[in-house]
Amino acid sequence: MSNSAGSEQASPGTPAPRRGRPRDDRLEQAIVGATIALLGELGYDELTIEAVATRSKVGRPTVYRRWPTKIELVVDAVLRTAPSMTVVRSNDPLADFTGLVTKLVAEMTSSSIGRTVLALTARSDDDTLKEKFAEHYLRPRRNALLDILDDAARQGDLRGDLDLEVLLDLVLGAASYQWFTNGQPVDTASTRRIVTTVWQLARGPR
Amino acid sequence: MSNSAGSEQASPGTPAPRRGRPRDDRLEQAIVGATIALLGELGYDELTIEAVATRSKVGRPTVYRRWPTKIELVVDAVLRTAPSMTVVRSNDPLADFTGLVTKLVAEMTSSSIGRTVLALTARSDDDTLKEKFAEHYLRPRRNALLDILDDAARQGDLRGDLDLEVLLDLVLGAASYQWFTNGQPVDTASTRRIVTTVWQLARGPR
Amino acid sequence: MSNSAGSEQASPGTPAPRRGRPRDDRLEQAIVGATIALLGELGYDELTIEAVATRSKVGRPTVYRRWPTKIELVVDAVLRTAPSMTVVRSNDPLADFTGLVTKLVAEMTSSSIGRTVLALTARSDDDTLKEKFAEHYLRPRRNALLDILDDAARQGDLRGDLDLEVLLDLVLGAASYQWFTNGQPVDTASTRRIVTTVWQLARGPR
Amino acid sequence: MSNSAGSEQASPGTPAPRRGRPRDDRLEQAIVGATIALLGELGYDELTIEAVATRSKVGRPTVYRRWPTKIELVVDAVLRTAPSMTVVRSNDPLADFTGLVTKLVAEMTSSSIGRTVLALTARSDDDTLKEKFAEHYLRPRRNALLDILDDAARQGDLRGDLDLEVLLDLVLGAASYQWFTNGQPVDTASTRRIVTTVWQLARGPR
DNA sequence: TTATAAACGAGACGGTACGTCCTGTCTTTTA
DNA sequence: TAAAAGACAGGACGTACCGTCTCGTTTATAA
Repeated sequence: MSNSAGSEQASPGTPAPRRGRPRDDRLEQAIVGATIALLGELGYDELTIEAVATRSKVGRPTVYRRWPTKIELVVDAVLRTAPSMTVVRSNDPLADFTGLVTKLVAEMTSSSIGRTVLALTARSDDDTLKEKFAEHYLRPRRNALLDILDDAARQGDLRGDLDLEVLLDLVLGAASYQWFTNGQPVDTASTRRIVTTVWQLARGPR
Repeated sequence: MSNSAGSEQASPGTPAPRRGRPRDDRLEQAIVGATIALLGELGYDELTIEAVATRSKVGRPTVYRRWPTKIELVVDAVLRTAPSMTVVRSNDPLADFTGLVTKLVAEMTSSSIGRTVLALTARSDDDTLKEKFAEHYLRPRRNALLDILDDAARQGDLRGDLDLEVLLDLVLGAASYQWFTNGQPVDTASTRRIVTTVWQLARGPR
Repeated sequence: MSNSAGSEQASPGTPAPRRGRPRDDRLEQAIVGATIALLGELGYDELTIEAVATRSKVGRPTVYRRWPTKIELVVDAVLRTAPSMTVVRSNDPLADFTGLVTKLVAEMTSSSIGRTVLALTARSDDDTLKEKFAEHYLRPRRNALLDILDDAARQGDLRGDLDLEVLLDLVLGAASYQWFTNGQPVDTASTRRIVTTVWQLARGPR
Repeated sequence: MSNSAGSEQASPGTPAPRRGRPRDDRLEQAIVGATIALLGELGYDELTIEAVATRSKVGRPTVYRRWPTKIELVVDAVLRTAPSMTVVRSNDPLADFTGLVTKLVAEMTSSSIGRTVLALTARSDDDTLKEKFAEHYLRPRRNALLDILDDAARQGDLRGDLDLEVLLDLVLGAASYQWFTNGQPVDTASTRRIVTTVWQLARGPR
């Protein structure tokens, strides 16, 4: 799902005939763990690579060997730590949608994940990094939600004339906009209110 | 509109009989100008007060004397530089709304303003600063948009049972979500797509 | 006797109308003191600027602000610390000469001074630094010794046909040669043996 | 002539019944060659073992396996590279002496050898290393010169009351002192002047 | 022949120091 | 009394080597 090092590539079939002393995977984990912990304690701005190295009991060059910049380290750490997405489907699209949105919005606005997205957005350069994050985090979640909306439309729970992509943006946007605007994690009640409002507007003939 | 310094007060009537050498207003302008320029060139993270002082040909303490922190300097600079909001109204609320939203979204997601909002949001502390920004930037714009929606509702262009605040959140949220999801300024077409969809959902009987 | 900083010049008459906060002379002394102490404890090779800064309770940039390189710091420290040269003359040139040579050779081969000379010599570049050391340390001492030899020659204690410069080279050279050949400080006995031999060769008619 | 490695012992009779892959002698040569080359290019201080390994296309541990420290590597390299000493004798001791001194002084003050002597002297510890260098380099040369002086004294070319050791120190010392003082290799003319002066002073009755 | 054992390249590792940059505060002289 | 200039302690930056340590591989002798 994520090959660690910046420049290396997976080449899945090959059993990696690398030369030299192999990197110690436990260090990787320790660094990522320390990064996540410090992100939570200090936030992105205050996080320093020095502190990460100290916390994970690793030499500073050992961090730089794997991640050349702070943002790459943080993105990687967040991606590895993000809870895996498990979608449970019933035959009630509204319930499914509400449940998944609630979970994802909470995840996004409470943990370090949201902070990381902001830090990423704030960077003008680094489009590849943004793409990496989108590919491994945003898109899979978005697609899962779109699938649900798609089913709902097919079942007639939603009007047929809607741009579902935009509809999804409305929901996710409203939630993140609240977070964004008042700085607090968006709780279940707020999310539910948003979803309900949108669903009510977009309700189909059935 | 904004009395810059931390401890100073305006005392508008008094012609300021203060002792000692008076502050040079041109320095203030130079600093603000340099800040805006460097924000554009480097982004918030890479911006340093040192660079601002150098660029504006001012000693570093002269900057600190007026703005104690980077974020306060940046917020102030952005507020002073933000284009003033001119609302032109016709008797077609949809057109008015679309036009103003498009303008504001573009302004927000392309210039240094957006960067500053992100930097502000990324900070957990500093609520007073967020409030300052909200008061001087966000709320006026939001209110202008709400006025338009209000008129539309009164004219019957919108369903009568809507929470207009939430409706506005949907639009602005979707736009900002697109922005910080793919990292690009939100163009006119995207904005129009969002507004159209919402309008379609909220369309009144007329 | 020596104005510290690399690029500054004394301009003795002017009372230095420099702007900005002046450098704190006590820091200069502390740094020099720490340098001398560490030179004695560790030797030139093991000496680090970091340790100097720590020992003298000063930030590292404060050291670099004054001395851009280790060798310049060390040379300056040694020059400031070198015992001032006090020449006592009697009317027995041989005794005077022996006494002064013994003192200087001991000083040179036992303390940190010698180490510094070696470090300097070992550098192929930095001729200006060598010249600085020669001007402020070597030449004054050499001239004092030449004065004594000159008197001796005038009094007839030395043969009249001698190149006194070469004669002095012989003495100083032999001493330093012993020093860096067997690595030990040259003791009084050895120095006396050298001086005696040379004097015996160069003895005048009287 | 020199068993390189730190912990190994010669045990000359035994043909080394070691198991495992034997060390590759060509690597030793490559390392020594790279060391000498880099000594010339960079000087002792700037020389790094890393650079030696890279230049000689060898892994760093391969260097450390043979020489535990930089100074030992350098001393060994210099000793192996020093031109072998060939003494040609005539029945003119002055000419023989002048010739040999000139050769040795040039060798000492122009190549990396002098630098190494200085680096060695600069170290307070490592007496065994100093002794090793003295035994394999300095003493043989010194003895050869002493032999010549001895013959000269016996033939009456030198005064009989002289301490020949000191006399030799005078010559070698004066030469190295010049090198030491102005940082340039001592050329033939300078050496000749020194020898001539000393010889003139020490000339015997014949 | 087949172990066994050391040498070898490559490179990871914890560390230390480098020299630079920036922070936010302070101390001067100048206006 | 503020401005300007710049010193200051402190701390993080990203890099270079240090000397040690695993690896996988090669190359010799010993069983």
